[in-house]
Order: sequence, then structure tokens, then C-alpha cells
Amino acid sequence: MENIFNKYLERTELNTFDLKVFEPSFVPSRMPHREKEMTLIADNFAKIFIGASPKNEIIYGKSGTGKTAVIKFLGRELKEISHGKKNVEFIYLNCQVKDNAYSVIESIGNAVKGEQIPFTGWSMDKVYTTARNNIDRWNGSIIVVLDEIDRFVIKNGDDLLYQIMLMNSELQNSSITIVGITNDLKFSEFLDPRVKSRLNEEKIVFTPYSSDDITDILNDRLKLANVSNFVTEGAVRLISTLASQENGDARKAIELMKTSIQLAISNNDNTVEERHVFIAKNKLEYDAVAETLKTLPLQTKVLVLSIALLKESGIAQASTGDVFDAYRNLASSAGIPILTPRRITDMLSDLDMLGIISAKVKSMGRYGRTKIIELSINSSETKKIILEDENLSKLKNYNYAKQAKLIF
DNA sequence: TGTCCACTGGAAGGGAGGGCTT
DNA sequence: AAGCCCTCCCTTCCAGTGGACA
Repeated sequence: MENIFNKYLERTELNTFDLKVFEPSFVPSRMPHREKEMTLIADNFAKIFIGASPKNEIIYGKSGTGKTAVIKFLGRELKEISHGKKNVEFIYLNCQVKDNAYSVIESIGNAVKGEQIPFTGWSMDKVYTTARNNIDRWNGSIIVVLDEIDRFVIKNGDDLLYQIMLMNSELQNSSITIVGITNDLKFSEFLDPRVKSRLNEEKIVFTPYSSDDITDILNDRLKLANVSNFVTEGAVRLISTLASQENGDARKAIELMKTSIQLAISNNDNTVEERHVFIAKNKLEYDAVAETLKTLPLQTKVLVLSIALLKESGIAQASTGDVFDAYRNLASSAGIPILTPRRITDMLSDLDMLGIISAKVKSMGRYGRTKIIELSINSSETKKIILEDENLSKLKNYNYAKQAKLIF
């Protein structure tokens, strides 16, 4: 039998492809249509070299407008040019990963040489003091990038920003600059006036890319990946159009390009055409939802499942009460503890944020006030993915129709 | 016009699970 | 080993509320 890998090896042109330039972590050295923003930020950072400290900065812009890529690029350049000449640290933190004050201060304190701070266990006081002493002894300039800073502030308040600024004012030999990245234009409204005035930040807005901008970006990457001849113009145009319809998100466009190329390769097709793009788009959308569902905590899975069940039994728009009843039934059938309605309310808000459901508060007058909950994704696929969880094996043979009748 | 329903969402706190210090 | 401290997940308690209905 023919070796399954033969078809790949026979296609010698594939060996010259370099698809890693489509990875989200890839930072290009050329950023089309972001030259102006890049210069603004670079001018600010450059103050380090004349012994001044850069201003704090908040960068606004929708997702996929190049905020993170620009800042990472500048960070790389900054470290490279100051290497061996000046102590400069560039710390990039994503607040979804570093989502509490402890881990942010710990990361900053450990970025420079000094006493190692453990990732948990110490009191906040001790973490703060150790970090401050480390940084001051090190004698240099730190730029801390807090990506998705709005999420952090919503979750924990703005105390962290205050603490970092306080630390900066206590430093004798070093300085800390905060660069916040957010896609929420109203972000600074969340801040305490005390924090806001002290932050005294410079605002930079990244506007969404146009369809033509995205075409340029894609063509740039295609050249880098050495696949320009493999991708048709029509496919590039289609991806650009789709992306500009979705707030000019270049990240999504690049991901869609990668998936389209991979699809054409595995189909053994000679070029990437529009049809590949459409299939790739569906695949990406499905994968994203599936991944989110799979990583939900068990209780939340049961909650989503109960909403899917309601939808399948004809209740596409359910009240919180309906959902709670359905959830209670499912949870007891699954043999897991039943949580309180208050906890369910919070979980519903989280699911709303994730885009899995939409929940709108509605008053029914005499009949109270509730949230109208609607599943935003396909119910049968949702069911399938959630039931893959081994902890819910008892629900595999669950009689949905019977249960639905019981509830109503 | 006031009532009252079915919630919403804030506040406080408990306890488990992680880890450190002494 | 005992004593802290942190976060996460959850409960308990409760004041607040938009609007249909009497």
C-alpha cells in the first residue's frame, strides 16, 4: 500500500512554504498601515535614552487592529538596541492569564535580577516590597504592557494600577511605565479619579483596518510564507472583505488564510480558491465554539446543556426561572450537586460575556422581572460536544423529550 | 396610582486547595 | 506542624426594580 505521506512528499513546492508566519505569535518586522501609531509610541519609549521616563499609555482599538503586534514589535526592538548599554525591561502580560494583582506584581518583580518571588503564598505586602526592592537595585527602565487591561479592572478594580504607580514614585534609581491595551473606548471611565489623574496617560487609538489594508497585510504575509503563487487573488479578496465586515480584524483574516491554505494542501489542490475560504471559515467558527464549550467547568456545562435542551423542546427564549428548573433536573440526573439560583445568575452572565448565550433583562410587569436567555449557538452540536465529558456519562441516555414534558 | 412579582446583582463571608514561613 | 496568605467557587442575605395589573 502506498505510504500515506507520499502525496505530501511528491509536492516539492510544499517544502518551501513557511506557514509559521501565520501563527498568532509571529511578530512581523513590517506593519503596513500602522506606521503612524508605531512612531507615536516609539517617540514616547525613546525618552528612556535621554534619561527621562516615558509617559504611561493607553492603547485603544478593536481586536485584530494590530495593537499587540505593534507593541510586541517595539518591545523587541527596544530590548535589542539597549542590550548591553542600558537596563531596559519590556514585560508583556495578558490580563486574561495574569488576572490578579499578585501575579502581575510578581511578574514585574521577577523580570529583573533579585530575590525570587514565588507564584503564590506570600502576602501582598511582601510581594510588593520585594518587587520594588528588586527593581530599584537593578537600576533601569521597565515598560509593563497590560493587555486586555479592561478585563482586569472590571474583575479586580483599579487598585493594581495605583500600586504600580505608587511603586514608581517610590523608586530612586528605576522607573516603571504602564502601557494598557484595551478594546473598550470607554475604559478610562471605569477608573477612580485618583488613579486617572495620577496615570496621566497618553491615548492612542488604533482604527479598524479597511478591506484594502487587510489585502496589503495578507499579501505581505503570503510573500513571507512564500505562498503567493499558491493563493488566488480571489481568495485574498474574499478574506479581506469578510474581515472588514467583522470590524477589520486582521488577526482573524490571517487565521482564515492559514486554515484555507492548510485545507487546500490536505485536499491536494493546486491553489487556494474562494471555496476553500468558505469551508475554512465554517471550520474556524465551529472550532472556536467547541473549544470554549469543552473548557467550561462541569457545572457550567450542565447549565449550557439545559439551555440547549430547552431550545430543542421549542423554548428558544427562556426565563431565568425556566433555565434554573431545567438545570436542576439535569444536575440531579447527572448526580452532581445543585447550585443555588444566585450562582446560576453569575454563570449566566459569564456565558453571555463568552457569547454562548444572549441574556437580556426584561420586565414582565405583574409577572416579575427576569432575564430572557437564548442560546446563540447550534443546540445539537452543543449537546454533542458537552456530552463528550466523561463526568456527564449519566446523561448520555437521558430522555430529553420526557424531561422537557416534566418541566412544562 | 400603588402593588407586587420574579427576579437582578451587590456585599460579605465560608471553606477548599494551593503554597509559603517559622 | 501550625499558622499564614492567596484565589476560586460557592452560599446567604437582601435591597432594588420595570412594568402589568387591580
